[in-house]
Amino acid sequence: MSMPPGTNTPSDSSARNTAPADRMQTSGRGNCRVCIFKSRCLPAELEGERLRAFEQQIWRQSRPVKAGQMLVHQGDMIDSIYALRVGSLKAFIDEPDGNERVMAFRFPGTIIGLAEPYQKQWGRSFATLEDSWLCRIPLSAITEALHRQLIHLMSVCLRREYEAHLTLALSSGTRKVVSFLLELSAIFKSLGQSPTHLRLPMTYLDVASYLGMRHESLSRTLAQLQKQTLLRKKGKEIHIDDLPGLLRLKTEDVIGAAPMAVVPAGTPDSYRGSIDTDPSLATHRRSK
Amino acid sequence: MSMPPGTNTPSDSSARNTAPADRMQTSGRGNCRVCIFKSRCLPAELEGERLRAFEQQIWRQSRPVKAGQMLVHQGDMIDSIYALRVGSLKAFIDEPDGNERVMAFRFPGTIIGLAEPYQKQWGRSFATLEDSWLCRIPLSAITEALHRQLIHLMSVCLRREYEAHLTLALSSGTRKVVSFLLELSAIFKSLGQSPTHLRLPMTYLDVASYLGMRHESLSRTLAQLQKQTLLRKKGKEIHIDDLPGLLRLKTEDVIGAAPMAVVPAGTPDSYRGSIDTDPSLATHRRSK
DNA sequence: CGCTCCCTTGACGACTTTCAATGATCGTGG
DNA sequence: CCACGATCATTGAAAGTCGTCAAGGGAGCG
Repeated sequence: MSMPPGTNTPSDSSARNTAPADRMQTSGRGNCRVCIFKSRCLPAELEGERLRAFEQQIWRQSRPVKAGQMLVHQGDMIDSIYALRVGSLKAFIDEPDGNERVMAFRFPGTIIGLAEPYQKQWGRSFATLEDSWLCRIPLSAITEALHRQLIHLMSVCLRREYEAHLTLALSSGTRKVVSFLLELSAIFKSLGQSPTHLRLPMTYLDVASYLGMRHESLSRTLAQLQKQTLLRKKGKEIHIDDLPGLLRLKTEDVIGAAPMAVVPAGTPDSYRGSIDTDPSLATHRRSK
Repeated sequence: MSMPPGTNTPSDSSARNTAPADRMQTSGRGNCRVCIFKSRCLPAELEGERLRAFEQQIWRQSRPVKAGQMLVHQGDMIDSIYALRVGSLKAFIDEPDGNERVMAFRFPGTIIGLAEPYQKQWGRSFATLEDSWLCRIPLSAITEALHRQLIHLMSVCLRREYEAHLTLALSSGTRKVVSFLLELSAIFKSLGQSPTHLRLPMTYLDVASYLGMRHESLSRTLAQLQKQTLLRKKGKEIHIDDLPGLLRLKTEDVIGAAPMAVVPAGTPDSYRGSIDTDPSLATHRRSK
């Protein structure tokens, strides 16, 4: 087993995030009907006989995966996608210099492979960060009845990527780190776990790679946040003491953004005359 | 009109990117059948009667939009998505401090709103960077027959976001800028335009916002690349002189990535015994 | 012709990376 | 059960990069 350090701290045991192995017991194997993530998964809208048929294709494909295992390799042919029920994953690619670049972290209730349907191969590698539990969903099981939900899940995934973009585009290292912590906090909260007591399943090197900074800087940043009594950390356990304070740190005086080339309204509008729909598109002007 | 400066440089007129207004003439209004982007658009797989029916819903919705117009506002209700045929857009959000953060640039042959289907409102604002031509596709026109193609387009869009993530996670400003230029170059090339003579439709402020850096730094970086004879620039016209050199700059000694917690293979594998699929998941080990 | 917005450049200061070394933790093997 | 080795985390000092503030120049539009 590879449990994180400090798991036995006596205080605050009620709201603590439970260990993967514990959480795993509560989820039936491939039984979508009783899965707490059904609404976030492909069969969300299935019922009755159709649900039963789907389950039948899936139920033997649900299984545990130990920490540190490769789920798929970048470049592998795709024959299925995955639903993460317990544990966590990292997505990463191998860069030309032989190093890795971590591109995403995934937590329970997430579908793995949303960028892949109708593509030929996996664009990124996935590896477990801790003992996990995954359902394999063969592409053949994704019938047209599931397309609507698949589209929904993909749009949610896209939006999450946009959030990540915002985090990465933040100027200072401090803000990137804070934004990351807040994101984690929100994820844990949505999973019914404590939003203030974070147990990071990934290493600081992973986080630093994800945020585009050096792990030394990450470590220093966290140390400074601790000195400011915004949080307390002990290894990979981070307790957020001042969540509003962190939010303030992230949003306060963010660096510049972009006005744009201005085309004043009221210009002789030769193009527009030819069509009569949507007569009022606002002109985009700089905010201040 | 808001044409960029320096458009009349005498040299190299053959491979030059033509002006939006010129390109616009060649594309019929809402006529998917003859649209050069049909294969990248929703009706890609439609033919015969179905294609005719789709066109009938679309053809009055195709129209020009002048530069500097807001296409949709963040928070607007969604009733349609758009296909960009000519011109360019920027996607951006308003940040708490009143500034903008540019999150993406879009070029012809792209669908706008792929993060939005089955969401209620637009997550980002879109504005034209130059005179453009757009087809409005009402959500009601997206029947189940189009779902497969929609999923494909979304997966492509997701992958492009991952590319952007890689660009943003690059350590140095130089590499971010170079990566951005190479991305632009590839886009122009895929549109049949010169991959070395780039005419940026967006301002440097937009680019800097997108890359998470200050526009002064961007300007300085470009000036330095010019001094190294990798490119020549004149305002927003950038001519790439040494494309391999830029590629080298981007990939060479990229900063660190992440090894991870190692769980050696050959550990007593209590979990695995219970299931017999996929017996060989590789263990993830650090690269060097 | 003057305004506004955009682009450029310089100098300074703050922040990050880099290089180096030490601690801490975990799994392994004795 | 303890000690060792590998990986990860932390901290310091020096060097480099980038953001900040400030000022000037240029292009387009009214």
